[in-house]
Amino acid sequence: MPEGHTIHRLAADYRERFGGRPVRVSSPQGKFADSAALLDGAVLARTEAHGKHLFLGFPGEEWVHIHLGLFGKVNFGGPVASAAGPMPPPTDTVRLRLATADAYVDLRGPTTCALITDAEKQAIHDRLGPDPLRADDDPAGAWRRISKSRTTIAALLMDQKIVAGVGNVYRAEVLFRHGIDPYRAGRDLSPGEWTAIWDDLGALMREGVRLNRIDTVRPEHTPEAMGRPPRVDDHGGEVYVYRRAHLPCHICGTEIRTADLAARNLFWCPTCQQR
DNA sequence: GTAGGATGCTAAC
DNA sequence: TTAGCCTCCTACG
Repeated sequence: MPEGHTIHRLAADYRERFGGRPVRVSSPQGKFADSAALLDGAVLARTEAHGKHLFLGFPGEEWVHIHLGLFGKVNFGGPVASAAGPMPPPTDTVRLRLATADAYVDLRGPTTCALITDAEKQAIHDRLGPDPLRADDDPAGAWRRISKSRTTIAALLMDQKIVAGVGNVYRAEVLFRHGIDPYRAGRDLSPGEWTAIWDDLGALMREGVRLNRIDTVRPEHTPEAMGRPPRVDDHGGEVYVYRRAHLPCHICGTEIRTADLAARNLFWCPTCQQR
């Protein structure tokens, strides 16, 4: 479930459970074993997220750079009472385990898990766009690029160089919430539309961090409010269009459409999203 | 049991 | 534009 909100939540969870303490570091699966040995016993000094990139900071300006990609998963365990027996053995797919005497966290299937320097970390920040979840990030740079681009807004929102942290769910949902046709060119958006999208992404993603899931349906459009039977989307939260192909739009009843765009599934309501 | 898909991204053509 | 990477879960026999 890795969009930006997941990563920011992970940064907070790693910090809360392991920050400021020495941790055992291992890589049962092996691909991170050499670096794990170097870090083993070090204090997890800080954690940080930018878009879909997670950074675990250790003394000496060293960082573990993690990117979950499509499949990556993090699983927190413990606290485990020592009397109750040993910590569960990591399975052979665990790329990185941090552990204290009574708690652990396992990382599986990431695209990236690498030990990097502060300069390398800075280079990653430099190639990422502003992140709606980073309080100091300025959307002006993103608007400069969007307002000049002939590329579709659907593609631009997924480009991490332009906006960091938006994935396929938030992309589909925020365009629906603002009634914007996903195929509209970036340069055909108004400054007001962009500001509204940016602000809404911030609000939606902060809520995503808090609930640890993506919920985008306004209270007045919930099944209860619309007088329809309650419904649970199979991916957790409540959404308007994501993965709802051929189902009726919650607002107008039109069949939700789907298409391939740059190798990703796009979903939208052709009636509600025309402007 | 097996195939296929998934909230991502990059390198190579 | 495509293949490839990494893992888990569901649907389908």
